[in-house]
Amino acid sequence: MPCFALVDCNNFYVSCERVFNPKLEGIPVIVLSNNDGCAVARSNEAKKLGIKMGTPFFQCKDLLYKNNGKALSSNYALYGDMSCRVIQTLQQFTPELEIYSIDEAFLSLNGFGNLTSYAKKIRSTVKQHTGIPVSIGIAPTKTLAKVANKIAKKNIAGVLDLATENMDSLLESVEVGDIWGVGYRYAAMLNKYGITNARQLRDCDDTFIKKKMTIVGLRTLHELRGESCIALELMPSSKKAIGSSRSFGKPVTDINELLESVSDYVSRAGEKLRQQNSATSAMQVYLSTNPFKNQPQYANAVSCSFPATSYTPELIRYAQACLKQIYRKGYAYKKTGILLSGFSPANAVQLNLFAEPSQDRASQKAIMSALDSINQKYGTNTVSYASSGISKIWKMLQSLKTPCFTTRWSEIPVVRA
DNA sequence: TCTGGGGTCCTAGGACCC
DNA sequence: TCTGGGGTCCTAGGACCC
Repeated sequence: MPCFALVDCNNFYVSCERVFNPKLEGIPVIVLSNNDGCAVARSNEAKKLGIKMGTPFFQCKDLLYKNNGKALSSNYALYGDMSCRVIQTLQQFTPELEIYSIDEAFLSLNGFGNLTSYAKKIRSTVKQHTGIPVSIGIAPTKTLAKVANKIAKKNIAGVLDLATENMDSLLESVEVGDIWGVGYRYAAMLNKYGITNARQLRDCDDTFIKKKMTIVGLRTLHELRGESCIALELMPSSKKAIGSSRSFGKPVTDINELLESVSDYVSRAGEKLRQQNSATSAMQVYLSTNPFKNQPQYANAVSCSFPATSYTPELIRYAQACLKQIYRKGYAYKKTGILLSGFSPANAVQLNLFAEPSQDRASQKAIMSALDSINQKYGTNTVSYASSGISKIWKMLQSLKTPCFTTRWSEIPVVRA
């Protein structure tokens, strides 16, 4: 029987911040989404106050501050780097590991001895090497490992091997909506049929579940029964779409500022595109007003396709042309975004019969790789496109951000002894 | 005043082909 | 008045994940 362990960092973003600022220990802490909009990570103390995932900051600010809590802007450079350190530590414990998200990894523990004590060792080593607390759930399928992890989070040891438990009563204690793969819509549907906990779902009729939840739901069902259907993915697969979008710090009406924003997003996406050695042949551009505001609303999207390329200036031209198609004067816009798709390997790009002689692919490639390596070495936007603007008044707000402790020389913490 | 961003997969239905 | 059957491809929309 296969054996999976799910290692999940506790309150990951908050824990990263605490590593570099011990004053954050023991008090309610939340980390905010872009624009300091919503709470996307909460310390246990903040959870206890009743602050839910995704709560808008303006709604929980008073409660948080009244309880001596602290809010921080998100610092993705820090979290990304800390995530790498956790993964590096985990790799010492098994050769088979899947990086599932920024704060989670599935490990294969096939053939290992006493799993509970091994997991405890993993846990204490990660804490020692990185300062990050993790919880570990162990089970014969990924879905059950997720369940085990959820329960492990609640006990002191932070580790749970499902094989040591009474499955029926344990699954009965898990709400159906807490199962991996069951979102709030499916949970509501299942509840309507009287299915409220994981044991009831496990014992459902296959045909019924397939009809209501497609073969994806059926897979979940089988996994709950202990039949492994979702394999470990050891190699990260390349992306099939790359998007970039942002909400603005304040409403934008001027088309020139919107053009700057899409140009900026396209150049970010272009970097990611080249990183995975792909070329793109399709793009979608969208924009919208603020749906939370009582004001005239407008949202639209348009797609275009073109000969495969990974040359940012070309992508910027397409993006700006698309935006001009859907822009309407007189609205206060809150957000724009772009999405690249239709990928092919960059080294197998079809030559364009109608290309202008000036489009010299080799020199375009050289320019892009020079630009990418400068920005990688000296930081994002060291060199950027004129069309992305300089003022960037549409830029997002991040007033509570901590330093990039581990990724910028100038922001490294100083220890005075 | 103030409400995130980046992905994946599946299915139904329409267009199109022979 | 009567109007096939089988297949593929693409897209939009809906579900999910972190």
